[in-house]
Amino acid sequence: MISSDVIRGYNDTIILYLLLDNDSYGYEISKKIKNLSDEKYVIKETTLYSAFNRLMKNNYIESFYKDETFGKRRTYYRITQAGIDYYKEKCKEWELTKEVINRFVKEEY
Amino acid sequence: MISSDVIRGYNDTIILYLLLDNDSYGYEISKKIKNLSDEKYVIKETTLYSAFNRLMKNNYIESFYKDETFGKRRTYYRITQAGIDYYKEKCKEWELTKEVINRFVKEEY
DNA sequence: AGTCGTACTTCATCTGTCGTAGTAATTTTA
DNA sequence: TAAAATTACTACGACAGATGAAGTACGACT
Repeated sequence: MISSDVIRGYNDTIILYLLLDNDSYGYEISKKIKNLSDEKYVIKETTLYSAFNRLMKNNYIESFYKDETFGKRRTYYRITQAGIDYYKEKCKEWELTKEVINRFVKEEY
Repeated sequence: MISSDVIRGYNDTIILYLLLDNDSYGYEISKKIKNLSDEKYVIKETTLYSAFNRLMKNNYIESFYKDETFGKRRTYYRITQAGIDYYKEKCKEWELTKEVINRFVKEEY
């Protein structure tokens, strides 16, 4: 299991990644994170929804409703151009971060 | 430059790494982090000293004074066995974290 | 009728980082 | 030799993000 302090800087990035190709909503995204990570990372509900709020505030995503006649109403999210740009930046940062932390971690351990 | 939210889960690990071979003190450790990371990560003083306190509380490090007749008195730190064990765990966790985050980051970006 | 799964929301707390500021000694430079 | 920079911390308060607990609401299955 991965500790939350590590992933902290990448929750937003992970969510944006999952919105790149398809609009989606909270529950679906949390399932996708779980599956894509082979259950190694399971995002907490509150963490997920507070990330949505933050991403909305920064205009990295937009919300909308699909017209559905039944079921609890879902809030769908769509990534914006600013969100795509931010995602790209974070991808670059990640490569750098890996390099740097690798210098302080011994692989043989 | 690396954002602090990313490194957050690894400050303690970085410090422990630098204590593996030699006892050291705050200022020296901060310099080493800066140099080893090619200036890509510069730890803030307050972050560093609060990390020392946390590591002490968890018995991952011990402090002591070297008998020096001059200069501002330095607090030296020495890693403990528990600290070594914790460091090893974090190294393993890091390998896992890399794998997981890589799945959500596009390298071509 | 009751439980399970879906799909959230609110609220309060905790941890780690960081800005600001201050202390105190030594070393460098003007 | 006086001022500025560097070394080596400590204290305090603010803030952001993650989280636990709890609750709401709907549908489906048993």
